[in-house]
Amino acid sequence: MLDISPVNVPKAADVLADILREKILEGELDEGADLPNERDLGTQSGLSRASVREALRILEGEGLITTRLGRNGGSAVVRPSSATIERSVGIFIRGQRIRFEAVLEARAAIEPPSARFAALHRTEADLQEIRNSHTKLELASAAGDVSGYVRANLDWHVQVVRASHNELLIAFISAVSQSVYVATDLEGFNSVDVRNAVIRAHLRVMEAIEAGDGDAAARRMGRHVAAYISDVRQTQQTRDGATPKEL
Amino acid sequence: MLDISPVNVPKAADVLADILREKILEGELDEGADLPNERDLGTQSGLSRASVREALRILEGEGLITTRLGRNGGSAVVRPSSATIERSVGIFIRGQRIRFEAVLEARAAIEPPSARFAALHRTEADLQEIRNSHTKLELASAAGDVSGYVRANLDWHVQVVRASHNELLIAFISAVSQSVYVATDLEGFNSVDVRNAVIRAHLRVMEAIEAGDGDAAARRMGRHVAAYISDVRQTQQTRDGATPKEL
DNA sequence: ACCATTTAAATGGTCTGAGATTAAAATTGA
DNA sequence: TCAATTTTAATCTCAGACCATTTAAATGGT
Repeated sequence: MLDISPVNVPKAADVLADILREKILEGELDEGADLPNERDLGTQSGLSRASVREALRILEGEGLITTRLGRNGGSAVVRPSSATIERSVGIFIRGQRIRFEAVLEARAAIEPPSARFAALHRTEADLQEIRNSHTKLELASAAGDVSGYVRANLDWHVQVVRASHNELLIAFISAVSQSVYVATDLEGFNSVDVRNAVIRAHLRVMEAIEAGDGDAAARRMGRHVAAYISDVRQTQQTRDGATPKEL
Repeated sequence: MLDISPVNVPKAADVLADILREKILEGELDEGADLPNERDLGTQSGLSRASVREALRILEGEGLITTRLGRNGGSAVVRPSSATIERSVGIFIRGQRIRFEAVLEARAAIEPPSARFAALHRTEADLQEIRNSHTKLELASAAGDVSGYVRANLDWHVQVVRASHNELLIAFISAVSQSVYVATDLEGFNSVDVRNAVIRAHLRVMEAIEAGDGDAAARRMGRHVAAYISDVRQTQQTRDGATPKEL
């Protein structure tokens, strides 16, 4: 008796989406190129407009096309940005109920090596961006604007990773920061003492990056994020006992 | 004259998708819960079936639901897995034409701290998985099966990160490994000498993880991945000069 | 009562055709 | 020349029908 494994029945929209995705990623359709309109795609592919629309919607969800309304509208190819990664990571964190500490751990893992790359690859413009973020952070801290301080703090970390010029690390840290922000804005571990310690740590990291000293940048960033995690841990324990923190 | 900034006109499917997504992530609909069928969702929301289907398709793309055909079919809530992250990272790498070296850099950044966490958190089962992967790698290498060796090699690295029990790092390394595989399977830097060096390095890392020595695990893994990158770099230079390698 | 077979119902998948809405382009008028 | 108006090309949304697939229920034979 011939036995056959469950046959996969791909849906029309998936097939069309696969074809178009491959054409885009292959480079046959490069950035800015207009796709045919929905009706033409329908007649060309032999599918109904509804199926064509579903296929386009899939690609739009993957960040590969954008669709504009009105005359001269239609779908055009765009380069997928880190926004897609940020979205999927955010959904993953919330959907899997990832422990907040695991998010901090991931950040702590990525940032020191990123700081090393930053020290090795940073340009003058990168340094300027990092300094700008740090200035905003100092001003917000001095003004007692905790929310602004938290935002500037995260932005500083992202800017440091940006200076690494590694697009994947930038995407990862951006994705993770998003979640760190929503969880730390209202926490109590942003006292004046903590804020001043953060400022001093940032200055030391910036010195190393400016000097192009990768080892020092990684080491100092490592100590900084480790201190941050232990602050969070302490605050959580003193505040709400053993309650596990989820996002 | 009152002037108004361009008003955002959300599409019907997006609105419905937002509502359902929030219900899912909020926990109001937890895993396994069945959504109403498409017709009911249509009447409840006042939208057409086409719009409902687009909304469901969005959520399916985000990995939040699965949809089954036939009687007792319909859409059910699932926990978003790392597969969604892997897909978006893969698209990002191909679409942005990320340099292969940047992918290796990201891996090199993530693995040493992951090895540290692995040493601190690994269970007996984790160790067994890691050893299994290593055995497969040794067998494939001895048999001269380069493709199998490359696969087992990547698997070993993923298993080490799994032992860290940090879901985000696991997702990141899985996503990156995917791309490393397609690029290294046919490369020439898998000579017998390189393979034997890899085996020795793996053994040292495993010792540290087994002993629960986080510092040693991170340090040894760091040296291992650094050596790997420099192997790749050399092979590329000797083979095709300064040609930039893209995925 | 039990098992195999057939039938029917529920559900997603697809198609067709028609407006409604939007935004750019063509036209018109001063 | 330029501003207001009209036309037009495209997506968005809807309604309704039919098809395909899966499973539950009904049927019938033993």
